[in-house]
Amino acid sequence: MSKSLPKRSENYSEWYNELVKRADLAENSAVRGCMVIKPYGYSIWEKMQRALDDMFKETGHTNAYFPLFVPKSLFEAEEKNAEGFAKECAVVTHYRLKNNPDKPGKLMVDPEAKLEEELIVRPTSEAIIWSTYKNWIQSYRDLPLLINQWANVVRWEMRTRLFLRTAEFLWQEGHTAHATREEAIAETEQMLHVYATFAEEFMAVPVIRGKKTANERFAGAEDTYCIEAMMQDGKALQAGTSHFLGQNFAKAFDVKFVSKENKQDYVWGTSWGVSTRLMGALIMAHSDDEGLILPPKLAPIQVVIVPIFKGEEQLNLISETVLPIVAELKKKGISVKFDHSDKQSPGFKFAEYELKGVPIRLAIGARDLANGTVEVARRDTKEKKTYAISEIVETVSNLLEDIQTNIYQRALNFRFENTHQVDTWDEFTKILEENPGFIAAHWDGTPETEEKIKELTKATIRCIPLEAVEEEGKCILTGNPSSKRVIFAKSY
RNA sequence: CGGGGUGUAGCGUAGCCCGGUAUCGCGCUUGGUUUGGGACCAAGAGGUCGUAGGUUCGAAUCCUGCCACCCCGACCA
Repeated sequence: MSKSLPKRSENYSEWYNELVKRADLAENSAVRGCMVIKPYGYSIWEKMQRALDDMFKETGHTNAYFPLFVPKSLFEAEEKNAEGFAKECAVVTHYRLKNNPDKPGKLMVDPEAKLEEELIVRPTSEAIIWSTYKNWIQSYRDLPLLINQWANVVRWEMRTRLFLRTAEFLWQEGHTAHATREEAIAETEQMLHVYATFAEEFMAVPVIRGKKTANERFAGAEDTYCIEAMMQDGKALQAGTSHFLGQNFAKAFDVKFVSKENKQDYVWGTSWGVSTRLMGALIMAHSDDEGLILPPKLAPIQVVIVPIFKGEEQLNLISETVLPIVAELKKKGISVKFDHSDKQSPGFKFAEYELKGVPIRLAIGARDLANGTVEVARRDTKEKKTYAISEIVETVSNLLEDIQTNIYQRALNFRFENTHQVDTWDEFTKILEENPGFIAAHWDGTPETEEKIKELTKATIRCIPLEAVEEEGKCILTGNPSSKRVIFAKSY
């Protein structure tokens, strides 16, 4: 195993794959397309879960859990949704194995144990959940119903990549039911903003809030909202989606309520989700050729302290100084690791914690003890400075905030520099080849044109930004009139 | 699912064309010296060469099937 990572500039996807493995985030498993999320990677995911879950609770949602399996008859009830996912469903057909008479010691599927009705392994849970909601909702008093679940889902993908696209992935899916169209739309938008806030404030990843075109819409939704982030190779990554389901699922599963006026109507639905794909976004948005760069708010270890010592005596002296610092930092809610192991050299530890994206590293040795100082290195800029021990706690806690805002700002600048307004087809294709990134351009609003552009350039419409300004323009391909710019990009 | 490629120790590899059971580096173990940017020396452990069959006195090497993974296309959060 070579010491350094592949360079981003030479092979971006190889850099990503290697980084995920070398930083101990995840690895491939014995199951095709499914990953093992390793402890370090999982603790980042747990931090994401915690922050998101708090935000969901804050906005009135509660958690519940629905089954992994969906009977085929339920799954197919909402036709568009079923059709959209049909090609990537895992299906359970049998419930028993038996000894194989031809191959001693081997098992085979027992043909006697065929299920009467096949079970679909959920690719998403609308079907099972709405079939349950039917029993839970009778009156306007039962609404709104605001539920979230943390779960795994399975989508049988042809080509998979750690975190970005795996056959099984972890996510949360919110499923809500409302009395009015307006309220459901408001919920859809609210949750989109929750996602955007999470991405920007916790992940330090700036996102564009927008709506999907008909082509890219969730199967079974009336409208799909999304947040789109730019990765360091200029490609777009859809980081979260929020769907306004209209009355589609209510009608498919016959979920009606009686209003105050004693009238029957179908309820209005939403669903929204983010997945372990966020891990991919986090990695690709900030990290460099030395390894991960984690935002302090999601870093499992925010500060690592590396003592530089010869022999136990020196270590003891250093520990006398370090342990009170550790205690004070912990009191401030900062997660600290004092790595006093003598199994690795300091240089090894430096490289290792850089690879793992620990935001701040403190180094302290005999020289520092004599001077009453500590060396502070920040991961995002690689800057090293020496501070007095007395001011270290204050310095570290300010620095964590600095790093959080700095990497956000850096990602925002990067997106700004790689977003182009384009008005001609020539420019459009030229930029896609030379300067991959986001392109804000006019589009005539038809699926045919979008499809054609995709064919010609591989770029798709990532979203119609919510904050798009009304502006007269001509479609980049057809020259037909358009009222606002949409975001084109190649995407993950 | 189409086109191309690769499977040799935990990881990365040499050997394959031209058959004689395996090379090197990292990692691992033990001992010693080290420790301000991935330490050094010495001694060790570890391999059904992806898998099943075939050719042969003999197969990592040649032939056939299968499996897995990677890259490029079609599909997708």
